[in-house]
Amino acid sequence: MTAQAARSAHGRRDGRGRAQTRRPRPATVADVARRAGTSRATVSRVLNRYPHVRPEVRETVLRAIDALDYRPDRVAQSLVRRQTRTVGLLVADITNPVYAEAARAVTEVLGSHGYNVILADSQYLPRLHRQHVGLLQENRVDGIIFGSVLLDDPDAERLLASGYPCIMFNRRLRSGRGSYVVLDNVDAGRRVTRHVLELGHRRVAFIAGPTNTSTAAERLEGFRRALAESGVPVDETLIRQGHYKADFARQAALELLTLPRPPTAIVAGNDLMALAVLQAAGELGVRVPEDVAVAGLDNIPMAAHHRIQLTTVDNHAAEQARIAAGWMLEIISDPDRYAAEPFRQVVRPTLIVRATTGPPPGRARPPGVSSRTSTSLGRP
Amino acid sequence: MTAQAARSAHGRRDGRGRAQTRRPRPATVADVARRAGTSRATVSRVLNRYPHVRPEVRETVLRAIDALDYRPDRVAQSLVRRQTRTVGLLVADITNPVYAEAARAVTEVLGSHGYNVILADSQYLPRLHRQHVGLLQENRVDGIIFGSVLLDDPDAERLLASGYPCIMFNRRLRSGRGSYVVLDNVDAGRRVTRHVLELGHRRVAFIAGPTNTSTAAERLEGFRRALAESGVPVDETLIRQGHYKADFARQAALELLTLPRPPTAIVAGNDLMALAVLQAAGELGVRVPEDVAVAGLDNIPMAAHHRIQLTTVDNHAAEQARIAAGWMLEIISDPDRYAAEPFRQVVRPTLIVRATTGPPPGRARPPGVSSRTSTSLGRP
DNA sequence: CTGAAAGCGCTTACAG
DNA sequence: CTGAAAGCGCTTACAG
Repeated sequence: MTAQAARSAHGRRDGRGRAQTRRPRPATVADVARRAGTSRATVSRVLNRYPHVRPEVRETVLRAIDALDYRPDRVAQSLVRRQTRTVGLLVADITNPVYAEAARAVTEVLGSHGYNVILADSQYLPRLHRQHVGLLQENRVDGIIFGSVLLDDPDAERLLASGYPCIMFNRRLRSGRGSYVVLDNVDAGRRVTRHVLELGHRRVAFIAGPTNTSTAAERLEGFRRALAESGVPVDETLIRQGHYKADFARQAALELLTLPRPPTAIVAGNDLMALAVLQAAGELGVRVPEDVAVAGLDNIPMAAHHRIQLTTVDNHAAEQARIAAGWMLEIISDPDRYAAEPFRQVVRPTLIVRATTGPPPGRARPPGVSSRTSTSLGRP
Repeated sequence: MTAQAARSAHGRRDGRGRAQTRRPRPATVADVARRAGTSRATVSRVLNRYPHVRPEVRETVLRAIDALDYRPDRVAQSLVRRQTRTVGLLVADITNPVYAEAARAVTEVLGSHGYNVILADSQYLPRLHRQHVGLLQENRVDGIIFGSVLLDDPDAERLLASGYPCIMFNRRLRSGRGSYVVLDNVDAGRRVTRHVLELGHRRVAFIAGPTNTSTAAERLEGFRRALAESGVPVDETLIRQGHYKADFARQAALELLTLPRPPTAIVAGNDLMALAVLQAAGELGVRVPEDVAVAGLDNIPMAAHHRIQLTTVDNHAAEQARIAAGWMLEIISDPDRYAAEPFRQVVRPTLIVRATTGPPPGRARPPGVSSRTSTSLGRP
């Protein structure tokens, strides 16, 4: 009778008198309390493992929960507890393996603690970025993990200033504010460039990401420093700054490789761009590394593939993301400690020399360096 | 004075008397109403663009909203409206470009309509899959988009039976129930296999994904049908069924290629596996396509790379995801129509012949087929 | 056109 | 150990 009443209370007909198939209303604490012959407060207590509940009562409630297939409404819980157990994850491009790996790590860490993660992909568009931050805030997420913070980012700065739990990974703010775990991108750019210089290259090009990101700015800075340290003058015509996009990198590489005096080495701002440089070289019939050396930055899984064997620098993206997620959990559980001092970590880059870099044309291969070329399919 | 009172009402000290830095409580409708000298109901009305609000009042409220930087609490709205404007997206592996592309498409479509998407990555683990479905349900998401439904999936079946808005893409249920947009996977497996048979191959291996997915089962079925149609007997030792994992595929390929009578062609259950087959061939010094032809299924972006040039079948993943997201929006706005008849669409696969497939060793290349090999870096 | 009141599904002091 | 009551931040009939 009770169940029937509940059902009919929710059955309706629309304007045209068509019967509506309402899906069953999920059970509430009230339903459970009624069935267990107790109060909603007590149901809530057993639900939340309060210490002092009489064993018999607990059992009855548990049985009722089971019978009704009751699942607490997290929306209602969020409202009263003032926490949603949801975290926002902001990325610039989920189709970039760097962010996909990071998303995997973040969802894994947070998921194992019962947290949801809302994925927001800004597609490198500041407009979307801003919109997503606003939406996440309205949703009262417990915190936001920025994988794609801009160098100058009013939204991130505002949140930070208001004490909203924020963690950045991969990129950071120009102001240096907030908690972040990032690669030492200057060092990363420096090391990969130095590697190429040590092979004997002197005309080295750099295809950089967008100016409004710390990664692009710092990696380019590392490139400049490496040249300066080796006393190699910077040829500005060999520096192309644009977007973290394959299209842009391919076009830039096509231009660089058809220059009257083309570079003998090209360093790309990230691996996706380096792959596009490889593509451009392939299209032009330019051999790698015989005619041009190519290096990337990130070490996405594909870089290790036998057909690619890209020289690059590992950014330890998954580790960064795991750290960021762990910090977020800490901050959420104790916001005060966090307010006092931000979390900061700079990850050391790891240079990974593979087959896309070698000495420049007409220069002896340094002793000890394998002569394996990228086009060889033979066993190393 | 009001602001001060509000602030002090929230200032606290913890047990040890340490001053706590509480972040400012966000403004509520009550705050706005007070400042605008009206009621919460009226504030709500201008917020939700109700028709009948006096222009002067509307203006005052708008100014108050602006002054207080008021943003409606979506949690509270969700509770009363009984919809969260959040959708769950279930994937098996966000690091697989197929799912990354799909996630991009889903977040784009839903985001542009003000919806959030909670990303849940099951990592091919039924345990996580089940856990995520439960969590999404507790969060009262307006619907769930399954990219990773299992062939036999009690959770999906339960949701479907209860009328919960669900859309599947990529994979579907064995029972055939529910709304889905999927590739014609049988045809996809059939076409890529037929392509290889037409090149003259007779010893063709298939490395399949897990048995509990419709994609793996159907693609393998397509493989069998193609062989049957060509009168080629199936050699079960050339069929390896396991996981959609590079490791598994690489190991299987290593075994297949070192068989006394190795296959002359290997079809992989997806592109990630095909890439691993290429890797294995490279490691063994087996040339592709001269010694063995390799083909995949999916057409991930990397398959088109100059260094890869993988023959494959396009699964139109982004399009599938866009369709799924669009349907979800429709269902949410009119659940009744949906209850009547599910949405269904089967996408035609597109065979994409690139450079990893060619005639078997010792057989003349059919006329008209380019002699370009995968190792050539020259212009096509 | 507008406000007072009830209610969404929970949790949490407050009494007892 | 347990229940009645208040309240989280909204929206929505219901009156006026």
